[in-house]
Parts: sequence; C-alpha cells; structure tokens
Amino acid sequence: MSEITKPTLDDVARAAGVSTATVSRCLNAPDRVIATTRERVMQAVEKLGYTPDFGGRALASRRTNTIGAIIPTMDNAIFARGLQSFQEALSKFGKTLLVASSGYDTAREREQMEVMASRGVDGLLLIGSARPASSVEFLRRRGIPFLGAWNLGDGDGCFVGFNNHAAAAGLTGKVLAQGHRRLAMIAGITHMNDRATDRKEGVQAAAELAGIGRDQLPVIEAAYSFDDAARAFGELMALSPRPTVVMCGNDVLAVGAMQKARELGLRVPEDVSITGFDDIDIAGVVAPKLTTVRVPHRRMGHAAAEMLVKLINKQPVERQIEIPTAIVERGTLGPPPADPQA
Amino acid sequence: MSEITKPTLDDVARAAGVSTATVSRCLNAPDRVIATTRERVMQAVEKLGYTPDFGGRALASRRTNTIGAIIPTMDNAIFARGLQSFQEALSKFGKTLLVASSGYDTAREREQMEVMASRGVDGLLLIGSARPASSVEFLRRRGIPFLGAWNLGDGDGCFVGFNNHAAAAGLTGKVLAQGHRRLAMIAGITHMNDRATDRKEGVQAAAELAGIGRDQLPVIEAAYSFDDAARAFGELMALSPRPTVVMCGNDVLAVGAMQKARELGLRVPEDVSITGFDDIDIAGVVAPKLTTVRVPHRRMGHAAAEMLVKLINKQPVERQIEIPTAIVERGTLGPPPADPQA
DNA sequence: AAAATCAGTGTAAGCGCTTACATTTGATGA
DNA sequence: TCATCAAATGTAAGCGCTTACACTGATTTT
Repeated sequence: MSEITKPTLDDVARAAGVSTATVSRCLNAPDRVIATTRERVMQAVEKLGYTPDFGGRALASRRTNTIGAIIPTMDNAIFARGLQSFQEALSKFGKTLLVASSGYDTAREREQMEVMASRGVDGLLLIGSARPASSVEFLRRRGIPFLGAWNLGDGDGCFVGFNNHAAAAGLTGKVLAQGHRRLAMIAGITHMNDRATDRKEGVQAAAELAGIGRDQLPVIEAAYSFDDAARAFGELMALSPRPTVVMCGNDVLAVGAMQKARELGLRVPEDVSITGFDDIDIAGVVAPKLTTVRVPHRRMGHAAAEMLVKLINKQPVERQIEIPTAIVERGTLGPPPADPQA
Repeated sequence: MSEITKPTLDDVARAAGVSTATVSRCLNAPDRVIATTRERVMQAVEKLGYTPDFGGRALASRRTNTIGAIIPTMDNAIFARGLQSFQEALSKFGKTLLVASSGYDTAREREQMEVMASRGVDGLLLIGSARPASSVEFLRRRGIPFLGAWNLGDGDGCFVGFNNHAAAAGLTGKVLAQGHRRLAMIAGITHMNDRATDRKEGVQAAAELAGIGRDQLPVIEAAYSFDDAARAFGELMALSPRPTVVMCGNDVLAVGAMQKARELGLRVPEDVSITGFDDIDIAGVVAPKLTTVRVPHRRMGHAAAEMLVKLINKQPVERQIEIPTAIVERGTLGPPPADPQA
C-alpha cells in the first residue's frame, strides 16, 4: 500500500495537460493563471491527491515557512502558554512551529540554534536577551531573523516582552507603601537569565530609592521548584531581624514559600507577606490568593509571531514592543506585623 | 552581509580535495570513510562553516527527521509536560519536533494533519484515539506512521498511554471503600475525547459493580476551567440528596470544585469529598491537598518518542504500551459525613 | 600466481520543485 | 491590415543533496 508512489508536479501537469510551471503557479500565485486553466489543474490536484513535496519546495524556493522556537522548557507554564499562542498566530500566517528546549542552558541553546539553522527555519524565537555574543553572531551570519521574547533588551536586537525590571520595581513600591522596611527576596536563578536578573534588580532598585540598601535586602536564588523555594524561605525566616515580606521571582517560588510558611506556623500575610510574579493558575488557587504581577503571555505570543513574520518579510518593525503588565493585589501582601518579631 | 552565499557540499568537496559523495558520507556514515580523509573533510566543513541544506537533504534522502505532534493545547499542563519530554527524547534521536494544536477539535486536527503531511514529517504524535476514521485513513494513505498517546485504544493503531478507565475505576474503589454511596462526577467534555470518556465510564463502571446505577450517579460535564467546574459543583450540591463525594475528571476541575465548596461554606473532606485526576502541580498546593491519580507524563513522553522512532524505522513494536498510574491519597477524600445532610 | 574480494573513493543521475526567460496568443491602436 | 504589447503558458536550468554503480588498488583466498 505504501508502494504507491506519491504523485508529483509532473503527474499533475500531465493529468491537466499543462506544464509543471503552470501547476506550480496555480499553487503559489493563482492569479497568474487564467481561471479555466486553474480549474482544470485544481481538479487534477484533487483527483490525484497531490500535495507538494516539502523538500523539493524548500530546495527550489529557499524557504521553509518554518519558524523555530527555543525556550527553556515547556514544563514552565509561562512558556507553554506563550508558545501556544505564538503557534496559533503563526499558523494563521501559514507557518509551522519547530520547538526545541534549552533547559536554561546557553550552551544547549546554541546547539539548538544550529539544529534550527540546519533545519532551514525562516526565523527564530528566543527567550530574553542573555546569551553569549557568539550565539547572536551565529544567527546573524546565517542571516536568520530572530527575536527575543519575554523581556526587553538592549543592544540592537528585536524584542517583544515585558519590562520585568519596571514591573518588579512597581510591585516593590506597593510593598513599601504597606510599610514594609525589612524586605527579602527569593529570586530565580539569575545566571544567564535576564528575566530573573531584571526582576531581582527591579526590586533592589526600588528598595534603594526608599533608602534600603542592597546589604539590607537579603536575596536567595532558588531553582524553579516548590522545594527549593521552601528551603530558601526557611533560611530567610531564620534571619534576624526577620524580614516582614518575601518577594519571589515567580509564582512557583512564592507558592513554595507559602507552603513553608504554613509549615513554620507563620500566617500569611499577618506574620509575613509574600509576593509572586507571573500570575499563573496556581496564584489564584492557593489560600490566601497570591498577590502577584500579571503577565499577558498570550498577547505576547501573538505579538511575537507578528513581529517575526514582519522581520522575515523584511518589513519595517519597531525594535521593541513592550507588553504591559499589571499588579494583581490579592491576599498575600499586607502591612508588616505591628509588633516586629522578638 | 547576508550576500555571502552559504557554502555547499561542492565547496566543501573542493576545499578538501574530494568528491561530494565523500563529503556526504563523512556527514552521514562517517565509518565508511577512512580516518585521514574524514579529518580533512571535517576541517574543511569547520573552516567554511558548512551546514547541510535542509531542502536538498530532504529532497534527496526522502526523509526530514522531523516529527509532528498535534495536541489539543499546550495551555494544558499535562500536554505541555508530556510534549517537553517527548521533545527531549526526540532530540536524542536527532529528530526535531513540529508542533500544532487542535483545540480539542477533530476537524482542526485533521487540517493540522494535512499541514504536517505537507511538511513531510516522518511520523506523527496524536492524542488519544477519538477521531474520524477518515483522518486515520488519510495518514495511512500517506504512509505516515503515527501514534496515539495519553490513552490506550482499540483498533489496530499503536498507543502509548494510560488506562484511564481502569485508573478511574480504581480511584472509585477507594471512594467506595470510604463508605460513600452517593457519588457524583464532574467529567471533562467527553465529546470526541476518549480520555474524558474513559474516565467517566471508569467511574460509572466501578460504581455499577457496587450496585450504584448510572441513574444514581449524576454526571455534569465541564470545560477545562475553574469557573466551569465551580458552576457544575454548585449544581451538584443543590441536588437532593446531596452527593457525599464529587469525583472530577481532572485536577483543574477538582480545584474549581474545591473553590466553590469553600464559597458554599462546605468543608472538604468533612462535608464533601473531592477527587481529581492527573496530579499536576496545583494538586499539591491547594488546601487540603488533592487526592488524585498520578499520571507519569514525562515517562510517557519518552516512551512515545521511542515507539514512534521504531515505527519510523520499521522496527517491530508492541501495539500498546501502558504506562502505570498511581492513586495519590491526600487530603480531599474522607468518609462521608456521619449525619447525611438534612 | 591468478582470482576473488573488499575498502575507499569518484562519477553522475536524479529527488520534486521554482522561476527566469522564451514563446505563443489575442487584443489594441495606428 | 499590421506592428505592438500584455497576458498566459511553456521550456528548461538549476536548487544542494544522496546514493547506485563504477573504479582502483590492496589484501585474501585458492
């Protein structure tokens, strides 16, 4: 059954009594073929069940209509969500999505870039801006348009994302406004991660403006897991004087912290306040609900797709598109305890 | 800068002083070339920064080393997780992953199949088994090997997944063992969704064995959202007699139900028990923690990748690989209230 | 020592498609 | 009526790669 050879352009051309060029044109630029002929060709296509061969098409036209995305991991809901809408938008442009993951490792990201390049992707979606210059150089050399998403960036690349720094600073403003002075932070791993770095620095910058120096703002970095966050929270709570608020680099860390708080018999927010970042599902489900920063991943995914397609078509684009974030005030941020711990 | 034409096999061959065939062999079957020659060729490859052209390769070799996956949506953590490990495993086989989404719609799934086919995928990962015969027929015609994942199935297709029916029945056993007799269920939308269907029927079958007929087991179907589940839970709680346990088709529904329970002033599990399915992150984070069924998505992703690669290489495979599930007893399932509601 | 074998390499024929250019056709204007 | 031109279509040259087959020289077998 699989021995029936796939029909080719030639077969269709013969069946329709035209040349292969005409068939090709019917498929790629229908208006350059007169209606009657087109009709005939399309019938032949239908009848033979013809579909163009990808390899042949890619070889001859030098484009694949394929877009690559290299993200840290789909296990992280924020990337999964963004990628989903990116893919949806892409498919409206007739492009398909090739996915690879880097596991937050720039060396692996580079490897995947090479895979993508050899796959002939027309464009590439990357996360953030923190990567060796050589990786960027590699893409430029290859002439592959690319985009950093989920954050903004400096340099001359294109970005579609959030101002993580400003959002973190904004949230810190709310924290300070509640009267907190003893802040602490559980940040994501900042090494080669500009989102985590910006969030950390946003908090630090806002605190500094309020006269709270970096030496007075303990920061522990934790991997993207409940347990690691719980451990970090434990350490922070052992500090003296004890922080009255723990700002977390993302919601997963915040929830890990909340669990540890309960374990330690600490009430949130009466004894200690906790904030998150991302507003993933989980933030609305814990008790009390998490005060966090909403990050519109879907909107970003769409915007990224649009921008990348423009880039590929060599249409002009803005260098950066900033997607606004919003602080979601729920139940985990309150004023500091009246009687600062013994 | 982008005018520097990409080096081709020919360029490499010339630079290394060999024929294109030898270069090709160095890349694809290195052991068929003597070490000294290979060395020389590899140096030329390095020096020119050569990477094979995807189109040319695909055209000549009639394979793309690309695997497609059509999933309902990456927004759902269980698919995102499984896909992540599927992709990781694939990349070890030198294959890359093309992703498309169907939005739980079989017509859209079919469209995406055609996209994938025209993309020349070597194989295809599908979810479950519920789809029109014509879709399956399409793939067979095209000679594209495919696999249903996340569930087992009948017919002659290949599957890597869970026995959703048995797992749901098993959990129902636990529920009955607690003494519950008035069961209710919030199922996922079962239309064209074999996972949701099997889970529902698993519950029903187990209940029936215990003498609880379908007419005594109210089932409401709800979309994959907290709100829809909350609404359904509300309806169920308005029933008289009121169910003492509400079994949910997945964890998202269960959490939605729990939220509504709190809203209604109902304690879980003292006033009403709730169970989930999937054991996603959220299940360990709500209070009390959710009693659910653990489904090893990562393991399944890996197994699916392995099986699909075998299928592509025409190696023998088992028709079905069942990934075991496990009941996770946490805090939301208890005995029915001693004093059945007024 | 001749024959058979084999490893290493080269030659060249496509794979199925797009597209620049050539050709044909019919309409238009002088 | 005939040159002119545009629209529709055909011709054919690749795109960059893989691979069947041919060739060469060395090694083994008889």
